[in-house]
Amino acid sequence: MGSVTTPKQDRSRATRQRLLESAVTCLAEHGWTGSTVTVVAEHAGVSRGAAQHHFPTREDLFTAAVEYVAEERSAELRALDGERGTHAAVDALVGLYTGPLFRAALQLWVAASNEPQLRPRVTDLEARIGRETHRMALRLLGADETRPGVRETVQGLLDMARGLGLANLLTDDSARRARVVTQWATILDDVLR
Amino acid sequence: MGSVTTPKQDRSRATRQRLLESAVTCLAEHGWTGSTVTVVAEHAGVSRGAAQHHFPTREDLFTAAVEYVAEERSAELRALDGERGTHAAVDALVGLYTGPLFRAALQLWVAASNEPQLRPRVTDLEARIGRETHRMALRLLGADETRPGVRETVQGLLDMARGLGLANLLTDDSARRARVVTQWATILDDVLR
DNA sequence: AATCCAGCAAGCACGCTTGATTGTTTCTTC
DNA sequence: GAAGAAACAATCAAGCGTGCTTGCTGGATT
Repeated sequence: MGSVTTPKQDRSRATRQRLLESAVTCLAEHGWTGSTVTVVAEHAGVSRGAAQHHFPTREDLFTAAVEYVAEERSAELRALDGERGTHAAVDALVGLYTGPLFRAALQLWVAASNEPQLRPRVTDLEARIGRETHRMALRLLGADETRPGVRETVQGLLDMARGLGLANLLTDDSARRARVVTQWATILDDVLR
Repeated sequence: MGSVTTPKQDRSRATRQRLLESAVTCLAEHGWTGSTVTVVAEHAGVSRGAAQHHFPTREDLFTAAVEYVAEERSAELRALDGERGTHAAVDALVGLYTGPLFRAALQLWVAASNEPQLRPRVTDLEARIGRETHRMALRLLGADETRPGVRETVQGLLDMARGLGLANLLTDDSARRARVVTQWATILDDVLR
């Protein structure tokens, strides 16, 4: 009975989890329209019917995936806590915008700009993550938001990080990014203090 | 013979031009996969067969559209020449990353990250435009690139502009953008001088 | 004036994706 | 141990986009 583990439930949750992870991966690799339910299911190692069992329609699957991406990004953000030093902070923040999670999020933004039903969900979650990121940035940088200009400076930094992530979409931009990060870390050191 | 105007040729060129403009508009409004040849042709006011006559395949149409976007962006960039003052310069540069042309370019970047045949064309043209933009930024800001750090500072500014443009994709970000621009303009005024 | 050919419109066939239906296995519960 | 439900697999029909083919119009060539 239910006293011990319920393997059926476990397996079900596992496949559901695998499907969501697969959706994120496929989003980053094949884009929005390239991430067909067949592709996602095959990548997850489950049949299409199984995917359809958990998420009756494609929209159901990807609305869940959008929330999943948001949670993962939030977790990745919280994992940054503890970084000290301006350069390390900037590097860590910029690092948020490279990697598969940001790639998936980027695909979702662009898709949401065209798909009306996707737009509100993405904008809401993005606004929430944006606020979280801003708070964490202030914390890592040890910045005092009450001082005039600090808020806009940090926002600009995060916008720069987004832009660097975007530049990294098509070509490996690591080398240039590192130089920009060190330069702006020193600039911020002067501005914020 | 061809001594005077050849109206047939003119009409042909006009249709071709309209198709390219329509492709860019549809790209910005409906995205890559949403910009079907039927949609582009209808938006241009020509039949699908006409579009297919000028561009036998969809790939032909959009490879031409990619170059067209690059040319338009280059023209928009050159039109900035003459802006003086750091704030005006930053504002103008950031302005490059808002508006339909950047939206279209953004859709192309994301599409190119998934479509292998599109990627090299987009990356090549983007690299060229990137260099042009950097040169123009140095010029508008009156920056001396030989000084250490100036190159990375300006690159970071342009990355921020890209990030602001990306943030403007889903929601109207004008108000926040204006504040960030003024703040970063003052920062650059300090750093570059 | 007669012929030719580029520009253009309409229709058809193919492949792909989605959503729905039906059948099969596996676990729970009495 | 058997009945029932849940998870999963396999197949089918409908819609859409692409590419190709056919047929027509209006300038260009001789």
